[in-house]
Amino acid sequence: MSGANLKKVGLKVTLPRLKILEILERAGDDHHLTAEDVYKLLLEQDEEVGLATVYRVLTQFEQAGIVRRLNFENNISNFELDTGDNHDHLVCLKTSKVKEFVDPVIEERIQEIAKENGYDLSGHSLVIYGTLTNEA
Amino acid sequence: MSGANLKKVGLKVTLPRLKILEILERAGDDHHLTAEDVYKLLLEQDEEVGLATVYRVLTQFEQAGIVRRLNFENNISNFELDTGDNHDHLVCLKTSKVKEFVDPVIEERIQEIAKENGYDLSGHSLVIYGTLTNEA
DNA sequence: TTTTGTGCAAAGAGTTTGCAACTAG
DNA sequence: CTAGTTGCAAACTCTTTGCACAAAA
Repeated sequence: MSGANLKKVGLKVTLPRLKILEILERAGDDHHLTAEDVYKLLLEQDEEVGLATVYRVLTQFEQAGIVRRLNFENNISNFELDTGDNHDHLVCLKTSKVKEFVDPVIEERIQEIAKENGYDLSGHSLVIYGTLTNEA
Repeated sequence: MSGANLKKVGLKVTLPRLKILEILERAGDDHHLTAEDVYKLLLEQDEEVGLATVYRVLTQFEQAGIVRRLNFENNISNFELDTGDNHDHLVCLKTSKVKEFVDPVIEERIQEIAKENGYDLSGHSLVIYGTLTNEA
C-alpha cells in the first residue's frame, strides 16, 4: 500500500494520508485503532495533523475500500486495513486485545440465513466477546 | 412483565418505568427502539417523561437484564426486551426493519472458536445486513 | 420520613463541517 | 494555476450528570 494506491482511488498523495496509511500498516493484526489512537500516534512521531483530518482521511479510506470501520460495543469506531478477507473479530473484555478469525461454517450459514429470510445479503458484523485466559 | 418484576430487581415501580416497559412490549419483534423513539412514543401518548429519564431507565433495565442494548452500524443504541433466547439480528439497510433469528450451528461454532483461541466466552454480537427483496 | 426517582439544563464524548490558508498535480 | 486538502474552531448528535424538586415505600 503506497502512494500509487492512493492515486488509484482518486486521492491526492499527501503527507497526512501517507502517514496514516503507514500507521495502520504498522499497527498489525491485534491493534484496531480508533481515530484518537491514530491521532496520538501521529503526534508521537511529530507529525502535525489535525484530528479532523484523521477522521476525514479514515472516512475516505473506508469509502475507497482501503479501510474497514468496526463498531464494537462501546459505540466508538475502530479502523483496520481492509485486507479483503472478510474476517470477524474476537475481543478480550479485559485487555481490549482483538483477534481476527475467518470461519467458513459461519460464513455459509450467514448466506443461507439471509436467503431464507428474503434478504439480499450485503454484509455482516460478528464480534465475539470474552476474556483471554491463558495467554498463548 | 409488570410492576412486580420491577420490584424484584430492586427498582421502585414508577410511572415512567411502567410506561417504558409497556412501549417496549408493544413494539414487538421488528421494532428495536432507540431512546429517542421511546421518548417520542411517550410524548405521543401524552406522558411527561424527560429524555434523560428514558436513558436512565433503559440503562437500569439493561443492568437488570430486562432489556438488551444493541449497537448496529450507526453507533446508536437500540433497545429490545430481553427474552432470554440469545437471538441475533438481520437488518434491512433500506427499511431498517429488523428480524430476529437463532442459529444453533453458528451458536456452536462461536463457542468452539472462543475455546480454540483461549477465550472465556462471555457473549457475542452478530448482525447480518442486507436488503429485503420481495416482502413476505 | 427516608430513600429513590425525575425533569431540566448543562456537560461530555465522539464525530462532522465551514472556511480561509495551503499544496499536489 | 486550480481543484483538492488541511487545520482550526465551532457545530452536531447521542448520551450522561448535577441538582433541586417530587414521589414511592
